[in-house]
Order: sequence, then C-alpha cells, then structure tokens
Amino acid sequence: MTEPTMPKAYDPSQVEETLYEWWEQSGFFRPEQQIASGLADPARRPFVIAMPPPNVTGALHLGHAITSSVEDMLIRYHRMIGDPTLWVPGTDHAGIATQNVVERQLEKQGVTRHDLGRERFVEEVWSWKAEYHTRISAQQRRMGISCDWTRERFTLDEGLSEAVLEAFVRLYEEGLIYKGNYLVNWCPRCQSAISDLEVDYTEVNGRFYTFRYPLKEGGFLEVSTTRPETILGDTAVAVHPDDPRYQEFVGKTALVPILNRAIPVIADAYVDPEFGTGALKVTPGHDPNDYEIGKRHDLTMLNILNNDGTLNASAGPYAGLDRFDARKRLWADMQEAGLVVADKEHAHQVGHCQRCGTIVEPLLSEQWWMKMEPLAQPALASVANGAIQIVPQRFERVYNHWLENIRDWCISRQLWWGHRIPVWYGPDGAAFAGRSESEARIKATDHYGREVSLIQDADVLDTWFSSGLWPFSTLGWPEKTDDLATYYPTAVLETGYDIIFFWVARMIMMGLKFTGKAPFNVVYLHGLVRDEQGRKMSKSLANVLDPLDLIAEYGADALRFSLLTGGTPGNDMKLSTSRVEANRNFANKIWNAARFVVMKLQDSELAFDQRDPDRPTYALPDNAMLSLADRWILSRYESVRRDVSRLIETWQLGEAGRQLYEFLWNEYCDWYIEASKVRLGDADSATARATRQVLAYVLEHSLRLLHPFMPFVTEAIWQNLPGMAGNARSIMVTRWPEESGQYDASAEDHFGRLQELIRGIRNVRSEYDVPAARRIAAHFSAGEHTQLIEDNLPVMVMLARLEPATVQVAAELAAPGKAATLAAASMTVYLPLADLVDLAAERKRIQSEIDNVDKQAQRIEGMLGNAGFTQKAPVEVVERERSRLVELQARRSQLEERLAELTE
RNA sequence: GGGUGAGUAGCUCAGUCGGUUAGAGCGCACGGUUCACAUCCGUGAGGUCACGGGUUCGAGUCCCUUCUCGCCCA
Repeated sequence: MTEPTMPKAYDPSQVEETLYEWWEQSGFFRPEQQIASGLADPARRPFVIAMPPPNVTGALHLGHAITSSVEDMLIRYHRMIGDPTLWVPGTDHAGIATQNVVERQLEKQGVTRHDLGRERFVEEVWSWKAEYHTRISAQQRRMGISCDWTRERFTLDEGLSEAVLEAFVRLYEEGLIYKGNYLVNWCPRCQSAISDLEVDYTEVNGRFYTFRYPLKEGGFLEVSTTRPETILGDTAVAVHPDDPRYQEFVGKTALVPILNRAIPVIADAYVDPEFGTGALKVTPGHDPNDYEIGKRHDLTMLNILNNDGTLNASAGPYAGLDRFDARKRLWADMQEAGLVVADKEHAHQVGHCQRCGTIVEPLLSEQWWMKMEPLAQPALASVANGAIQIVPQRFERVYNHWLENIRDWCISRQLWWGHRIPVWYGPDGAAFAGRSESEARIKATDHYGREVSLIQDADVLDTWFSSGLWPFSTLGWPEKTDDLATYYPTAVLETGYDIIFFWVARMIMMGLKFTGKAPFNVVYLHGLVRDEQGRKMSKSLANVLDPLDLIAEYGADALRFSLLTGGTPGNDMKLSTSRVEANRNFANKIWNAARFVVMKLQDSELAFDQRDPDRPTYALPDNAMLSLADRWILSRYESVRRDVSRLIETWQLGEAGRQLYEFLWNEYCDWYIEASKVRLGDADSATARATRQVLAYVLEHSLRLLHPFMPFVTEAIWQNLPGMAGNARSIMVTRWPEESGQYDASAEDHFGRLQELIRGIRNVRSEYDVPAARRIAAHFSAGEHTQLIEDNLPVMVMLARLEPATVQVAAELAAPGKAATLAAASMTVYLPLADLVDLAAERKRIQSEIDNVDKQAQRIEGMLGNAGFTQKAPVEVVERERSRLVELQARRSQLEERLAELTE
C-alpha cells in the first residue's frame, strides 16, 4: 500500500480559500455555466434567491452567517438537482445607519458633516462603502457562498437608482406618493424623520408631573404630564364629556403657564377619567394622540421645537434651550409661580431612535408619504391564496396583522446619503416629479408655459424604499432584460423574522405593484443568533462572535453546519463554541474515514458507473458479492438519502443535517468501516474488491448529500477520491443522488441483530473489566439465527474481540461453567470468563436483566390485553408489539434457565 | 392590553402522520497505543418531557387552564 496523500488531520485553513477561488473562477456559480455543462436543465424553472443585501455599515456578524449558510445550502442543493440556479448577491447603502457611522467617525476628528458640506460628505461615505463592501464580500467568500458575483448589485448603483426613480415617479403619478405636514417621529440627533418601524420603545424611569392649569375665569384644573416642556405647546385642556367633576369647566379658557396663552377647555371621549387627574393637556404638535384630538376639535397645531431638539420662538422665554433643560427650567419657574402640585417617579415607555438611541420627538413636519392600504390588499391576498408560502407558517399571522393595520409610510429622510427624492420645485413651490431633471423640466415648462429655474428636493428616500424593489431591480427592472424574463419571480426569500415588516412585506407589495407578480413563492424565516446567555449579540455587550474568528479556528464548514443544525426555523439559537468544535470534529471524522477508504482504494482496480459520462461514480458489485454488512450499509444509505431529500424539500434543513451526521459517524464509520476491515484483509480477493466498491460508493454518495451543508470538506475529500476529480470536476456540480434501489429490510434486521450481540458482549466485557486487548471465548446458542452467526462470525470476532479458536456456534448449546450470559436478539451467548466471573455477581446481573425484561413485557401485555388497543390500533402496530412480546418472553426464559443453573 | 414562541438529561438543543424502553453534542464516570481518526475508540450514569385537567386504545407530540422566561405589536 502506498503512503496516503491525505494528511492525518483535516485542516480547513489549508484548503478552503483555494477551493473557493477555483469554484468561483470555474464559473460554477453561474447558471449559464450550469446549463452549458449539462448539469442544469434549461427547461426547468430556475431556482433563484435574491440575497438579503447586508448593510455597508460594517463587518458581518453571525446573523449574516446564518443567512449565508441557509441560502448556500439551498442553492447548492438545487444546483445539484438540476435546476438552473442563480443567487444574486449585493449590498445595501443603509442610508441612516451608514450616514451615522461615518458621522461618528468624523466626529472623532472633530468634524461634522456640515463642516464638509453635502458633496464632500457623500464622498466620504462612498469611500467608507468601498472599504466595507470589500470586507463584506471577502467574509462571504470565506463562508463559501456560491452566489453569482458577476451579478452583484448595490442599492445605490446606477441600475438600481433607475429602478427607484421609476418606482417613485409611477407611484407619484398615481397619487400613491404625496407630500404632507403631519406628525412624524423625529430624531433630533440624526435630524431626520424616521418611520414608525425605526422607533424602539424602551422603558425609562421618568417622572410624573402634576400641576395646576390656571383658568381665565378663575380657579384651576389639575393636570399631569411626563413631558412638562410640551406645556409650552399646549393648545387645549381636555376632559371626558361624561366626567361629572369637570362638566362646568368645559368651554372655559385655560392659560398656559408662564406664557399666559389662552386655550380652550374641551370635552373629548379620548380622555381616560381614571388616569391621573382625569384632565389632559393637549399638545397636538408633539403627541400622536393629542394630534388626533386636535384634528377633531380644529385646534391650533403648535410646533415648539427646532430640528435639533432645542425650543423655538413659540416657547417664549425658553427659546434656544435644549428640550430637557427647558423641562427643568420651566418646572422650576412653575414651582415659583405656585403651580406645582407634585412630581413623582414614573416608569414609562419612551421611543428611541433605532440607529442612534436618541429619544425621539413627535414633530409636525412636511414629509413625503406613501399610501399603503391599496398595496397591502394584494399583498395579503398573495399569502392568503398560497401564491406565497411563509415558513414557518405561524408568521403569516404576524404578517397579516401588520398589513391589516398598516399606516402610511413616511418615505423621506433628511439625510445626505441615499436616493435623492426625484422632485423639483418651481419658483412658487409647485412640485414636478421626474425620472430625471430634464423630465421634470419638461413638466414644469408645460405647467408654467415658460422655462423656470428648478430646485430639487433636498431629502432622500428611506433605504427600505430601494430594498423593496430588490428582487426585480437586481435583475434589471425597469428595463425588460433577459435576466428579468428568465429569473423573475425568484423562488425563495430567506431572511430573519425580524425584518418581516421592514423588508419582506414591502418587497411583496412593491413586487406585486410593479411586476404584477409575487416576487418569490416562499419566505423562509430563520431565527436570530444569540449568545450563550440568550442575549442578542451587540457591540455594547461585547458578546459578538465574529464569524471570521470562528472560521479561522474551526473552519467554515463547522460554522455552517452548526448554524444549520443548531436549531429550527423561526426559533432563535444560542450558538456555543463547543458545538462548533464538535462539528469541526465531525469534518475531521469524515476526512479520516475518507482517508481510510482512499488508502484501501489506491492500488486497486475500480469499477465505475459511467451512465452519466460527465459525472462518473463508483459502480456497485453484483448482489451475489455483497456481504450482510454491505447490504446493510447500502440499505441505511438509501434510507438516509430518502429522508434527507424529503427533509430538505419540507424545509427541515437542520434535521436533514443531523441525519447525515448520525449516519456518517454512527453507522458508516463506527460499524461499516470496522466491519469492512474483515473482508479487506486479502486485498486481491473478490470479496475485498466488492467491499472496496461499497466503501467507495457509499462514501461518494454520502459526500454529495453532505455537500450543501459542508461544501469545503466534501470537496477536499472528493478531490482525493480515485477517479472522481479528474478533468477539473467538482463535487459541487455533481448530481444529487437518486433512488439507489438498495433498501433492504432483512439486511437491516439481520445486521441489527449482530449489532445487538456485539454491544451486549462489549457491555459484559466492560462490566467484568475485561482488558480491551484480551480476546475472549464465546458460545453462541443461536437457534434460528445459527446460519446468520456462522456466516458473519469474522465480523463478530473482530468487533467483539473474540478468540476465534474458542468460539462455538450451534442452534442449542449447553452453558459452560463459570460463564457470563447474554440474552439478546433472540439468541443466548455464553462468555466463559472463568477467572473473572463471580457467580453471585452474575446471578445479580441476570436478575436485574430479568426485572428489566419483565417491566417491558408487562407493559406490552397490558397493551395487548386492552381490547381498545387490539381493535383500534393499526394492525402493524399491534403486530409489532406481539412479536416484541414473543422475543421478550423467549429472552426471559433463557435468562430464567440460566439463573436456575447458577443457583443449583 | 393584544399576539406569539419557548419551558425535554448538569449545559445547548433535536424529536413535523400521536405508536418500541424519549435522542444527540458537550460535560461527567470507568476502560482503552484494536492496521482512518486522541479533533479518537468502547462502556456507562443521568429525564415525573414546566404544572393541572381533557381528548384518545395510546400524548413529549392534539385541546383547555395556570406558572415562568423571551420576542413582536399597540
């Protein structure tokens, strides 16, 4: 035998990057190449995923790693089953988030974006983008993802910007986009409006301030608030119309403290008489509920804030103060004026900017809005009628609830980084939307009857506006490209459940609106990766595991496999490094199994199955040449192949991976390879030849099943398999294994009996502390299985470490003296361990066995004695219990017999 | 307040037609230079499947109640 070419331990860092470069350069990621090579059938519907574009804010984290793992697994599987497969990668400009990180970076140098000006600031962001984009795609390559990099897109690149313009103008022209002065969530730090979804509500320990609202007519009303500074913006005081305490006050006039502005006392059913004093100060300009009251009563909408969170001229003497300073100052002044009643601690929910954490202010502001209701209806319908399937299904309710209660979307942002709103204003403020300035100019000229100067709207669009177009904009929309015709709609949208509203729902709405088709047929939602304590990973907690660190230590396959098998769809996952380590060990295990097989195959003639000449594999020997172990492993392989395919098709990816793990380790390695050694002894024999073929066949086919889960190690091994790798072939473009016809129930039953006996003997050896090196005698009283034992004696001898010269096999054998007894698999085995067996201990051992058997037998007797069970349970279940009972009874009598002998 | 997920071995998790004595990895105990692998091999201990009720011949699995923790929405 020649020296193995495979190193003793699998070292991912030695192979992963080289393999990836080779894959990418070979064009395997491109559907055109898959079709040209005959792997993909162009008549089949393409399998397409639009990758959720990572933000260019920074480096990737484990959330991206799980996305990569799941999507690459699906992509590789579909490529192997012959679908033309396309995975479109890309990145998102992430307007507010990216602008913030760049601003923070500038801040360190003492520079603000205003110092730089819009143009230079945007240049800064582009260079940030360039750096992080490079980093991100390098990380993704390290994960091994097989996306088509030649089709990579960025939300701000030319084509996608065109899509944004097209979408905006069409929606505008249809009246679905409008401009209006409404209450928005305003972040004073970002100095931008943000959407409802971008506000995080967290509990804050604030105070509950109660004070007197003086009345012009004399007297006062007691009112409470959590935000005293908003008193300066009050335009009414409201009470409940049925509240007897306040009937007389309705219609009177209150005076705003300090400012002495006169405001009406009104009655509105929104007021909760039970809460606080039962009288409510109304600030329509700075509170959403008050805003509604204001509309109902036609109240003045007063804005007291500047965009940076300081108070404006409407705040009188407090103008120029920060909102929180103003709160203190005003309260102190009110105290002096004798208006203060009480203030106490009060925990309440306060909105914070998702991106920078600043407390958000409701603020009246002129913004662009998108009408959502007309778009939501078709989006609801597409899920309801099954055009889109959400996995796991329970998220449908979340999706439905949001869409059924949808509100108009504030799409403008007062940022510099993003898609500039394609609206130009004439001298009188009239607005003209256009795909370009010249298009707007034509409209303007038409409107005014002459050329006028135009000024473009300064704002940009919410990032999610462009993300909403992603599945089709990346394929060329609004142009009628070949890619769009071929690859749209996409097949699966795979992402975390945390962005159902932000992204998934909006893509569905936009997709239906602009293409008339659901942008994908399946939404597969994975859970969030948390740390070992179950906390969300965040920079501030310093609990972030960097995927690259894990890859460097354990290999990309180990990380991928951990993320795929560590949980179930839609449920969060705590990732522990010990799990990643275990999966690195798994990769090493298969590597070593392959190393063994390759060493055995190296100098041998091998038979190949050439039915697909471009993708040869190992042939199976004639059935007549197969041993029991061969038939068993082939049958087990076939069962696993079926299960894995079924599980993947039903989105149970983790379970599929776990099955492969158990099969390869606990069956192929632990049992089949060990058993095969018996028949490999005489390397030139026909039996050795047959065994080598089976070893190779099962390994090669199993590697293909495992490839989508662990692409690197499977490829690294496959390249070492004799006869596979030549001709620049890769396992990633082999075919997914089809039905082998090798399922064999009787082989599984028979080999299972051998396993049971071997385990039993090992157990006895362990209980009696038989040294591992010592070969022992065994007498098999095998009854109807005599032939089975005789035929497979070499396997028994090897795996149970028996001394062949002292082994006896017969249908009936008397017990030798001083022997340990084993009753299993409808057989009795005597192990004459004269020097080690203590009769008293052996009696005790057998008695406890009997007790155990009795317990089981009683349970089954109970079942079978129950008429309900025998009448209603399926026949095969009843039959199974019957035969189980028969075996137990036989076993019991064997043990009883033996116990009696030992007691004599 | 509404919705939703989780609670299974010391830890992290599987268990998707309801049907053997509920599984895995890690950890633990004992024993191992068995011709691929100590990133390993063999054996073992360890569970009232949160609690209470119900449906069923049969429930970790289906239904209801309660408790604990989490998340989403308001």
